[in-house]
Amino acid sequence: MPKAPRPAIRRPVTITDIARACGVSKSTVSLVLQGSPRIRPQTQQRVRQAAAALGYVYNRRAAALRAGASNAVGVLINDLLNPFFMELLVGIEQRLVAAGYVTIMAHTAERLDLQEQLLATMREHGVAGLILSPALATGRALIARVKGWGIPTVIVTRSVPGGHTDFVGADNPAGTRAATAHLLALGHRRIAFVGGHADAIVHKQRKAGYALALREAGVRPARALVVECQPTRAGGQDAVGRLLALQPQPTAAVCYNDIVALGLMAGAAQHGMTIGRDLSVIGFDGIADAAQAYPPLATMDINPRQQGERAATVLLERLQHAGAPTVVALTRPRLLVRPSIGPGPAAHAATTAALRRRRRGAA
Amino acid sequence: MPKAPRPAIRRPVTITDIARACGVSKSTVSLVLQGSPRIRPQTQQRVRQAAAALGYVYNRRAAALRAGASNAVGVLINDLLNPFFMELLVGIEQRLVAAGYVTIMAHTAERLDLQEQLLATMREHGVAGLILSPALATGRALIARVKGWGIPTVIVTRSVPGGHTDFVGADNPAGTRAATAHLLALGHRRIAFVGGHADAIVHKQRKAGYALALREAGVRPARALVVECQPTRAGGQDAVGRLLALQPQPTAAVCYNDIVALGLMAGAAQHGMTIGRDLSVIGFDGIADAAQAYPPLATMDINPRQQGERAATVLLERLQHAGAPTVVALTRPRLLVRPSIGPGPAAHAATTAALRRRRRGAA
DNA sequence: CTGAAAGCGCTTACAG
DNA sequence: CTGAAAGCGCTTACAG
Repeated sequence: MPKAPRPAIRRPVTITDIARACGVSKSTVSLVLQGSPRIRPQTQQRVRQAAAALGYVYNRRAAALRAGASNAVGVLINDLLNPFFMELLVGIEQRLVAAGYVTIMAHTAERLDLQEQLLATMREHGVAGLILSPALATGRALIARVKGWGIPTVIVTRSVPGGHTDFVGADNPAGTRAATAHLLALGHRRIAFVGGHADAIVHKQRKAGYALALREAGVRPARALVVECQPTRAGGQDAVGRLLALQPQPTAAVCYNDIVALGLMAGAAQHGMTIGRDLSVIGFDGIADAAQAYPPLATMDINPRQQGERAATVLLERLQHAGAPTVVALTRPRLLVRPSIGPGPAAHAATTAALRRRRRGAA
Repeated sequence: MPKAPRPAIRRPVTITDIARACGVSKSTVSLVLQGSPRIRPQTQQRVRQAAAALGYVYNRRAAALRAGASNAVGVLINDLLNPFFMELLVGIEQRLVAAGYVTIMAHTAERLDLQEQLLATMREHGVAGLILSPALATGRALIARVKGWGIPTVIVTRSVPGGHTDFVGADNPAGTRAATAHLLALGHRRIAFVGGHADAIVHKQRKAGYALALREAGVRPARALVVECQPTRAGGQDAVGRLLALQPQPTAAVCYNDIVALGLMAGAAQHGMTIGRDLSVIGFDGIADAAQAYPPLATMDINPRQQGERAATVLLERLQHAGAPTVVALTRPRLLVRPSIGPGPAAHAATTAALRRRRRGAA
């Protein structure tokens, strides 16, 4: 049986084809496709039917070129392999899709040169806006340059001092302050701070909150108790050795983030320690893995996914109102108490004393 | 001091502006920007200088529209919150960027309707190609439709039966077969298979390899030893109860993937079990977290990141050679022996017997 | 080695 | 309510 003849090269169907098929003008077709109420319902229906029948595909590139408006948003992430950023990205993407946008995603892997190149590419692609989780050591100069491009930009996670841009992040000092205060209330006194690059702003902020809480409790922050490491599980695991070498050993650790805390827990377990008893560990971020660890990891939850959604929302609003005042949205960390933390030595003493008093009273 | 007057609305600089500034034609400018060797070096330099001086930005949308070629690739992922897919995505994106492409990323979250919608959007955006990690229950009809669009597509991870498309994935049956054989060699006989949706193809493949290894060893696969659960950490944790309810209890578990295995380990630990002694656990995927767990998780490594790179490479080659034969690239899983697995009861017996023999010989 | 012209597929005032 | 025309910024044969 002979096959139906097919055109050798498939020329894509355009609005011109639809116009011809319906006996209307291109303008009319375009207006129908845009859902303009100016076109008579009857005509609308005819156009839609023809479009469907011809297998028409709207060409956004052409529309964007002509209208000067894009519906692509560039999203640059500095460390996708950290679940925090993954959850953040999921939140961003979901919100953007819901608003009819598309996500051009790129991973900078903390490399400034790559970040620079990727930003330039995004610009050439004419993205409507940018969501940038800056690579380490990103300076205000870069942010100023991007702003100069006239592309609305929301910075996430790491603020850039002097950036003067919409920012979505967390109140880091408040978070570690609350975490540390909680451990102090549990009776811990030798509390370590573990993880992160000393030059990273988030590290500075989180360390500052930790130190503040100690001072507020009249505990002198000891230099030796601050242990730097890569902000990864491997980093946390490596830090255990240095932590255990301290004399006297810390009884609790406030971690830079959840993955460092999870690595620390694994490393401590390897050394035969029981987390929550021999060492209390608290993380920061509230990634999903924290709840599923053994023991479940206490953390300062900043809801990464919701932050992603918020970042996208702020950008979408900025796309509507270019002139609106700069937004700085800081999530207030929420303490999630889980079994990775337990009472400290001072609490043991206090509990013992209380028990003694109670017994005496009963006697 | 009066500020220099600035134009109210910044009209973007175009090749026409450059042409005017240099006294050449648009064509010449375009050719220079494309790096054509046809233009005199002198002219090239003049054009480049003018472009830089005017702050020209190449408009890829316009170029793509005219040339009919895009340098955007659509990437659809079914489950970004699983680190496997995250590492896969990182590999894909890195390779695409290196080749001068940009990644339009979207998360389908296993939703067929959303996947459908996202594919249509990618099409409207005129992506040059697609990398699709299909949502559950994606049928060959969808794949056929996408192929009909004329967009080169590489399927990853989950093969679609009858899809007849380039595919990059793993040899799943071989992986679980090797994992199970290893546990059998260690002396385990009651070996469970844990996790995944029974209707997912990858689950079927991995379960088949497990069952095959058992039969090859003359061990009858018991229905009760196959425990389904969500393919997440929480799923693995939930499965522990059902596993421990079995009589007699299994001494080892082959898991659907690494996150299920990690959840299972956490759950078992919660029940007071020591992984690698009371229960041997082996995962599948080779995600980074597996190495950092406590105890470190043995797994069948399929190098998710490398698979991402490979998927991108296959797509890039397809973009060059549309007519080349279909590629099916299956990664052979590599056994990573780690402390989450230990000897089984049969091995204990065997070791004891061997020791006895040796002693007798020595006597 | 370079220029004039046509056109990619769409949108948008402007008429009527 | 609809059409004719101009144009978004680029590329690409085709001349010369």
